[in-house]
Amino acid sequence: MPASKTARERARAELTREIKDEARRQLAEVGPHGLSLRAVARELGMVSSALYRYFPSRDHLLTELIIDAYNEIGEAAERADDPSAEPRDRWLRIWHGTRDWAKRNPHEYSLIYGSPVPGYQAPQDTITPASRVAQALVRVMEAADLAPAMPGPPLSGELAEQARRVRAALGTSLAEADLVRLTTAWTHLFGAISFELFGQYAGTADPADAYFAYTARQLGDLVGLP
Amino acid sequence: MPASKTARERARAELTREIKDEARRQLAEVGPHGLSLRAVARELGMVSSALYRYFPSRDHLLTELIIDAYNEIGEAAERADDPSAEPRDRWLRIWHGTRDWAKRNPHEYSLIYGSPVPGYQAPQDTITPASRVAQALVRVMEAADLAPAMPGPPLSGELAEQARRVRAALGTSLAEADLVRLTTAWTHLFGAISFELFGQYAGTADPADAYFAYTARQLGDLVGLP
DNA sequence: GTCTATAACTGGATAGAC
DNA sequence: GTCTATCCAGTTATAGAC
Repeated sequence: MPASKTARERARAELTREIKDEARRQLAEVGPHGLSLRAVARELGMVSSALYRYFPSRDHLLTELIIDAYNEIGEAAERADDPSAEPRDRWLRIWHGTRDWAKRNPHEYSLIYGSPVPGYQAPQDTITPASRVAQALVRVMEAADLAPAMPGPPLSGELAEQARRVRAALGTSLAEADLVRLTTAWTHLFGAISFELFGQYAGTADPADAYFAYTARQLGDLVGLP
Repeated sequence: MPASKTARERARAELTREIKDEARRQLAEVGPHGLSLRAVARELGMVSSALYRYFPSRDHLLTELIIDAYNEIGEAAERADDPSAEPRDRWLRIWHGTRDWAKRNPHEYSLIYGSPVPGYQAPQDTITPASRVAQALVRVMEAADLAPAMPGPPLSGELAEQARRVRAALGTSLAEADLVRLTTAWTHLFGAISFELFGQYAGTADPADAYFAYTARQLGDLVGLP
């Protein structure tokens, strides 16, 4: 197989991208539940059956969009990071980079962190890209001289076991207690972004810039960043 | 006007409830976006136009379901609370009571804390019931002898201003810093429940019982409970 | 007065004939 | 591939039953 793609391969790749772009555009209008292969085809001047050469079903198209979204938000977090900076600074950069991507792409964000689409079952392929933001946070914690487990409660057996499984999956050497603290930070990062984007801060922390900056620091303290 | 309701009033109240019950059932199957007035009417043996005597539009029906859900989860939090118990215990009861309701009513939970329904604009009427869980947490903080604002970062001007507005809205006397800490706890409570229900803990903190119990304590520490 | 049913309008998705 | 008939959605106007 030659390294350079044939004309047909290039055409196929291009059309695949066009289909995904159009599907993304529609996501914004009708939501994941309303995403219709036919509508995508119509907009592209194709016939719906032609799309099935590129995506075997609507759910496969959705899965691709989900994986793309996880990768994009993960890349945004990685790009915001600066491995040569101080841990505390890196932490804040990742938090803000993640939030900025979410605010620029609210519908893609809803797709991955909003309510599950009724009738859609996410395949295993989404798990790895879904962990990229968390991995960026882990790298910062690894590089930092973490404060010893704060005055927090001790870990139950089940929790310690889960932490060990996460450690194996992420290939890190962080202590169990640190991985549980990471889970809290990770949960909070997306909890705050979701509350902001989904309108829960209306009347309280809206606009959320100041609160987000505050809580990013707060969670940095919680995980023990110096 | 007599205190006891007329037969017509009773019939109307009952039918209103039946419509909402059926709509709730359908919510579980097709999601908020797929909720159809016609389908509800069909299932009830009525004709769609008849529903307009009870709800002026599909969106009004959705709004009622949203308000009911906020009130139910708020009541669940209030019922779980025990004002005579120790603050720390009350805090945990409220966290678990809220989560238990969410696990028992995942579709109603998604309706209020999931992605916004495309094309639906929530009216102001939802804000007060939406704050009931937060108010339960506030009551515990008021009754407790809170630790002075932890080693956290200082409040920016915008944040302090928002905290004062929240204080006025909730009619509490908590300090600004405490209200910001409450915001973090409130965000985290629903962030963790959403992550659990929406499947984000798959492969990590799943099942989430141990982690939830842990993080509830953790956030109790963060707000300064004794 | 209060409700329900009929019928009709618009708009979109879909299925099948061609 | 295209065209067309059909269906289902939200909504409204109107007529008649209680």
